[in-house]
Amino acid sequence: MTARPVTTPRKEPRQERAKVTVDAILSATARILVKEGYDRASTNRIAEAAGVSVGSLYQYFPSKEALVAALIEKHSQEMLGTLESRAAMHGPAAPLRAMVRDVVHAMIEAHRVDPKLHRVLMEQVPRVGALKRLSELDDRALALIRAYLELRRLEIRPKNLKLAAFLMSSLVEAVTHGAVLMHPEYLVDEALIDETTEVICRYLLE
Amino acid sequence: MTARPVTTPRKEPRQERAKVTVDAILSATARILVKEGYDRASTNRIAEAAGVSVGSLYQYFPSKEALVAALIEKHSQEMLGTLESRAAMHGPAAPLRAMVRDVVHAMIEAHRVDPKLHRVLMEQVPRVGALKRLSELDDRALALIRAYLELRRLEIRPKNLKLAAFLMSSLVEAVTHGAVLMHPEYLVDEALIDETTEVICRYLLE
DNA sequence: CCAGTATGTGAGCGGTCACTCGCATTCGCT
DNA sequence: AGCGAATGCGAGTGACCGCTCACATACTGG
Repeated sequence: MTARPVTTPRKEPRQERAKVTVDAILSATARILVKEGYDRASTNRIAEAAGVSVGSLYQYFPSKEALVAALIEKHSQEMLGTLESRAAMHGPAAPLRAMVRDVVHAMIEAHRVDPKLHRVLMEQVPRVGALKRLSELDDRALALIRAYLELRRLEIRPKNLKLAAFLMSSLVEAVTHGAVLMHPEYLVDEALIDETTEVICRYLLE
Repeated sequence: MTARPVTTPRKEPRQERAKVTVDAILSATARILVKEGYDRASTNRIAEAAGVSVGSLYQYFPSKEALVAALIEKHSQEMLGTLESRAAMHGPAAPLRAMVRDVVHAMIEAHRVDPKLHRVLMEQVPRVGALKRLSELDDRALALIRAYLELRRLEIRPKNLKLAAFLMSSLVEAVTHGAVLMHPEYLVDEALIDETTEVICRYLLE
C-alpha cells in the first residue's frame, strides 16, 4: 500500500526561472492530457514535453495527481471568476433574463476554449482527491446564484431557492458538457444559448 | 506501439459453468471498479476477486477495456430499457406532466441503485472506445423523446424539437449525476423530482 | 469409456510507471 | 570573487501492469 502522496505543492518557485519551469510543466500537462489521456500521460512524458527533467517536475509537484489537481484548481477558479464578474457587471437591478442569458453565454464560451481539457480534468476530479476543494468552489457558485435569486425573491416563483440554484447550475453544466461531448455543432449555435435561457427563465418567472 | 485490443468478446461461453465464470468476472469488475477506481482495478485483482485465474478472464475478454465496455453496454441498455418501458406504459394520450414525472423518477431511481459504479463507468466511456456505441444508444434515447414530443406537437411550445429533446435529456442526466456527486441528500427527496418535472413542463407547455 | 473440445490455471514476460537521489549548474548576495 | 541556496538534471529502482502460453482438468457426444 503506497502512502498516498499529497496534492499540495512541495515547494514554491522563488526565482523567475523557477516560475517559468512551473508554467512550462503545467501547460505541458494540459497538452499531454488532451493528446494522450490521463493513463498515457506519464510524468516522464510530461517533463519531456515541458523541456525539463522529471526531477524538476517533482521539485514542485509531489505527485502526478498534484499536477492534475493544480490544473483543476486553476480552471475552476477561472470558471468561478467569470461567473462572479458577470454577476457584478449586471447590477442587482438589471433584467433577470439578460443576466441569465449572459451567464449561460459566458459558461458555454468558457468551455469552448478547450473543451477536451475540461473533459479530461472533470474525469479526474474524484481520483485526484480534488473533490472536497471542488465542491467548495461549487458551493460558492451555488451561493452566488442563490444570493442573486434571494435578491429577486419577489419576482421569482420557486420557493426553495437552494434547490432552484442547484437545478440551474446543473442545467448549465450539463448542457455545455453534453454539447461538447455529443453534439459539438450546438456550441456555435445561438439557439442553444437562447433555449437554455428560456428553460431557466420559464422556470424562475411568473 | 501496441496494437490496441478490440473490445468485443473473444469467445462465447457455451457451458453453464462458463456462464457462471463470465458473470463472476463482470460482477467482480464492478465491485473492484467501485472500490479501487479504474487505475487500481488491475485485471489480476479482478480475477482474484472473481475467484478465477487471469487466464480465464482473458478467454472471454480480450482486454481490460473490453471488461469495462461490457459493463457500460449493460448499464446503458438497462437505462434505455427503463426509458422505453416507461414510455410504453403511458399511452400516447396520457397527461404529459405525469409522463415526464415518471420518467424523471425512473431515471433518478436507476442511478440510485449503484451511483458510484455509474460514475466510474461514465468516466471511462471515452477511454474505452465505447463512445460510438454509447452515442448510438444516446441517439436512440433522444429519438424516443423527440418522437414523443412530435406526438404532442400541438400542446408544446418549442418549435425546435430536436434541441428540446437534447435539453431535456441533458437536464435529467445532469440533475441525477449532480445529485449523486455533490448532494446525495437530494436523491431521497421528492422535491428534486417535483422541481425537475416543473422545469421541463414549464419549458414545454403553454 | 474414450476422443475431442471447452474450460480453467498461474508462473512469468516484456514493458511502463511514478518517483528518488546524487550531482551539476545558476542565482542572489556580499 | 566566492559562497550558500535555489534550481535543474536524468539514470536508475522497485513495483506493478496487461497479457500469454504451456499445461491440467472437466465436460460432451458417441
